[in-house]
Amino acid sequence: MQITLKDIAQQSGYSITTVSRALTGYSDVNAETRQHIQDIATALGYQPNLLARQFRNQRTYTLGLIIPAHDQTFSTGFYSQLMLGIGDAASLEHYDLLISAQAPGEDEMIAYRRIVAGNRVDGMIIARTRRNDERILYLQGRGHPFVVSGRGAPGEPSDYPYIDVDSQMAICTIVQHFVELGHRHIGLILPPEEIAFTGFRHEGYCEGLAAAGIPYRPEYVINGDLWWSGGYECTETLLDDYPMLSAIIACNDLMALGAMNAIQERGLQVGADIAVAGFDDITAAEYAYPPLTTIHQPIYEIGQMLVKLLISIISGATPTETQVLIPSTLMVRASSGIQRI
Amino acid sequence: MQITLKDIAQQSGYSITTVSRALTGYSDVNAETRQHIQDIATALGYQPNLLARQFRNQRTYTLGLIIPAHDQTFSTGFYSQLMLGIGDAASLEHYDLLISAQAPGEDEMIAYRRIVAGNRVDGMIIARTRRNDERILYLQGRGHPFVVSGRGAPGEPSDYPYIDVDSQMAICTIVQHFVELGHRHIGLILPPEEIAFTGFRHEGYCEGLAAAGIPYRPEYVINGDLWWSGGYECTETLLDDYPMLSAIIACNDLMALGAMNAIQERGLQVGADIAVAGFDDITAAEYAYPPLTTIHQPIYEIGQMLVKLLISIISGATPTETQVLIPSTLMVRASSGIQRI
DNA sequence: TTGTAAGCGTTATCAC
DNA sequence: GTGATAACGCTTACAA
Repeated sequence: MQITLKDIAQQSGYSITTVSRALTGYSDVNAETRQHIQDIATALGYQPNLLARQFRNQRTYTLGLIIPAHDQTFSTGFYSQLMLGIGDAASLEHYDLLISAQAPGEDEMIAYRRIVAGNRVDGMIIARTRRNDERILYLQGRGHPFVVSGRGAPGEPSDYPYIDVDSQMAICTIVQHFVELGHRHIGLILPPEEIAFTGFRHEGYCEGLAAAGIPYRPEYVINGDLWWSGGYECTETLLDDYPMLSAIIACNDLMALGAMNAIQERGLQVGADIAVAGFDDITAAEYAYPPLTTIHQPIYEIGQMLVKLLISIISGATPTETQVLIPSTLMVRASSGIQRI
Repeated sequence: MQITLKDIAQQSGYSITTVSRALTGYSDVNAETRQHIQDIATALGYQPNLLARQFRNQRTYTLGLIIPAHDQTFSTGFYSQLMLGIGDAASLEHYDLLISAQAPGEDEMIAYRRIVAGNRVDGMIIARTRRNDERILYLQGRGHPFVVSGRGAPGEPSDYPYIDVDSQMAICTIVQHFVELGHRHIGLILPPEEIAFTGFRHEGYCEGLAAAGIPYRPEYVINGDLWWSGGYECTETLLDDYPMLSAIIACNDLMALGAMNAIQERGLQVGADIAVAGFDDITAAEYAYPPLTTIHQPIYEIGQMLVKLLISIISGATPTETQVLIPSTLMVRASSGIQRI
């Protein structure tokens, strides 16, 4: 079934060595010999045994990505967009992707050790960084090539190659936008504190308020999980306790959609009564009713950049820019409502 | 850097063979010896070189999936849902995923040959079948384990393991639903003819009309690409030529969302003036305005089933059910409008 | 119970 | 320009 160099060697009368050299484009081989060997290889339908080749070369031309399993956010567009960018770029560079789905925790680290120390990939891509991220520490410790989508929490070193959006500035922009529309009481729904970007988004919120001279009220800020239900429940709590809130910023679109539902179930109108903004600009944001004001990140492009950066590191290059902050864009839609007063 | 069996052998004083046997749980090894060896292995942080192991065993514990690159439908939720189901199930069975993004065409087949004949995976998963699918022919020809999401077009053999939804019945159900609401002029937006399920959905449409005694009008049926713009443009064409249409069925949700926009841009109301239905039940369908009537398929579960089926085939089992048709559910939402007359 | 040795398919080193 | 040979790390007859 499997055609090997040996078969071609026998057929052609040359040695395995010469066959190998002829087929891999090595220079020191007679043109006719090469042609002859190549013809036989095509005739037999030779495909190199990549397992053998990778094993021999200790090079896999494969990038690894461990996605948080059961993480419903995967299905929301963020991960799929990122993966699409990663996949397309990897394909262009002739790399494959090795993907393992593992919920954060012990099994996740086992998967990292298995895949990394088991030599299954040339480099790893880490997404959705966490506070004090064990995965990053592990890869740094081993000196294994990796790049990161996101970065450490505020105050952490982040001394590794990453690409992130400036979410502090982004949230600050939303706050300014709401302030310009006349809002003074703005709620904030943050993700859990172990997510690395939570701190940046919190700071952006504070920064925006400060710039507008609005006092920061910690009771307007609440943590929930990054899923629709998180947004829904946090909004219930916020509106129960602080009915004076006229705007709510959620830290991703899914939470924002949950927030919109909670608002609508109270008989209030999103936009007119309470303005809502999200983060990510997933497909559903545009098609939601009302369409959701949100921060657009170029996720697909970030995926591409991650791959290029990682491959250049694997190839031993010293990329000049290894820590990139991407600007994001505020997409103003109907959930912002209109100018007040 | 890399710890091998050799290192443990030296440390422990045993041979490589014994070390190997001790660590892989082979029975014929002294309990104390095993303990001793295991202790040293943990101390050294031994991780088996999977490349070597896979090469030696010709077994990768990896499933392959080649996704149509640049296929924007990937980002709409269908593929990501499928992949999530596949990834979670694979992880439970201790399999990894090898993914390559390749646009349909020559490069795609090259990737199949490289990955399959290159021994990189134990089995392949094929999604979104096409008429006369070259990928399936290739895998059948090689006798390589694979499973398929979808199946051959009507009339094609489909003599391979697959899991598909009964989309003929599903579209028929939508037609009946619209007929019950009083519609007589129902447009249909089909995907390109090379997609295998196009025929089934077309037949379901005819079947539904026939059951209601409504004559089939081929001019009400149009093909467009499976993307938002496809739905938009087809709807423009249909409404320009046949203003008597009061309902439009699109063959996926994204096309349906495009159709809704085209309708709204004409100053018409979706639901009230023209009813719209889609297929897939992606997240955006529920959050669209108005929420979209569509066919819900259990995509995540299909992904899980595919993996279980494939692994049982790889393991040499003879699964009883290898050709599964999954029922789907009609989700009636506001885009259906209300009863007419 | 443990060790020796062969081999998976490929590439690199060194001769000729 | 070409060929023997060794080696990558692991598993598995077969021998002891």
